[in-house]
Amino acid sequence: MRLSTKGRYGLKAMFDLTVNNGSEPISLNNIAKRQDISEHYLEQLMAILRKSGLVQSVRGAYGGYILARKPSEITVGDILRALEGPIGLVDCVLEKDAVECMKYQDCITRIVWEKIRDSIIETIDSITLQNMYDESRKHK
Amino acid sequence: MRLSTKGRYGLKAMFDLTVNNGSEPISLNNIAKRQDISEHYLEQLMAILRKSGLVQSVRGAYGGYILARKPSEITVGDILRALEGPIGLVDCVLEKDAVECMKYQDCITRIVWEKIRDSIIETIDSITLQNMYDESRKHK
DNA sequence: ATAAATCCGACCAAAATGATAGGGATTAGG
DNA sequence: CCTAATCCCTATCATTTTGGTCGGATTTAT
Repeated sequence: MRLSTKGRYGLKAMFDLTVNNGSEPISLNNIAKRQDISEHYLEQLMAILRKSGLVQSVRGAYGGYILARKPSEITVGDILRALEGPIGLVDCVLEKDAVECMKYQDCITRIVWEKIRDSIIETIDSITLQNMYDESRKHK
Repeated sequence: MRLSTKGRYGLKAMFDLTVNNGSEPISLNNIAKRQDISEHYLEQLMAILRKSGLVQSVRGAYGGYILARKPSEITVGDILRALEGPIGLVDCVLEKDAVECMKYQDCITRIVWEKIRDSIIETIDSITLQNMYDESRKHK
């Protein structure tokens, strides 16, 4: 029941963009170094985040990435859905594109997976990048 | 963010033992057929559940498995922990044996993983096999 | 023009997953 | 005692996923 590094690195990178949020775009190289992630691998994750509309890229010299929306309008759920796909612990109980199995109707274990999924969703959709930023200021 | 089949099959098998709970032990073969799981593979999962003290085995002809405790005293959390290991989405935020990373102290994303983990734990520890059984009766 | 960046597609090694195989040990019933 | 049923154990393995790496094309500030 582990997240892949996509979700882990992705949240780190998005939080990095939040902390260093300004007029200038932030380069991959900078994020990768600060967060200790392989630059080339992070590149692939940023491509996904860009296609999902969570970041915008600026090409060319002195380019980089910036958040596509205000930190208060991007949730942890947005990021995890983009990188990890629909939320859920089993394929027959996802938010979307769930693969119904044969015994779908009578399956009691399904109800358990639904409850777990819903508790995860409630949590990740209630935390924004802004919330995380505020939290980090408190800790200083 | 998917569970392996260990957890999925394991819960199915444990629920099967609950429904067919009686004086007689239930054979692997029966569980496997009813739940549509490879018998040999299920055998490995039952070995784990047995070593975790969740089921008892009866060897020899007409042997099989029975729940080690009352269904009301076995939670979904017990089963998932046995089969999937300590609960948590990332290695640095597990219930136990967490692997602290270098930047552990300042890591803000960690707080997010903790909240998700705790919401999962709260859910899985609040559902017993008896709860599931009661639910299944209602659906009939 | 040049250097700093993103963009893109292909490839790849290691680990995890979901089994399968084969035999040994135990026990109920005839 | 014999046999069939059943759990127990270790080893092996094919496939998929993961977590990258590589090399070059494209874009743009200076």
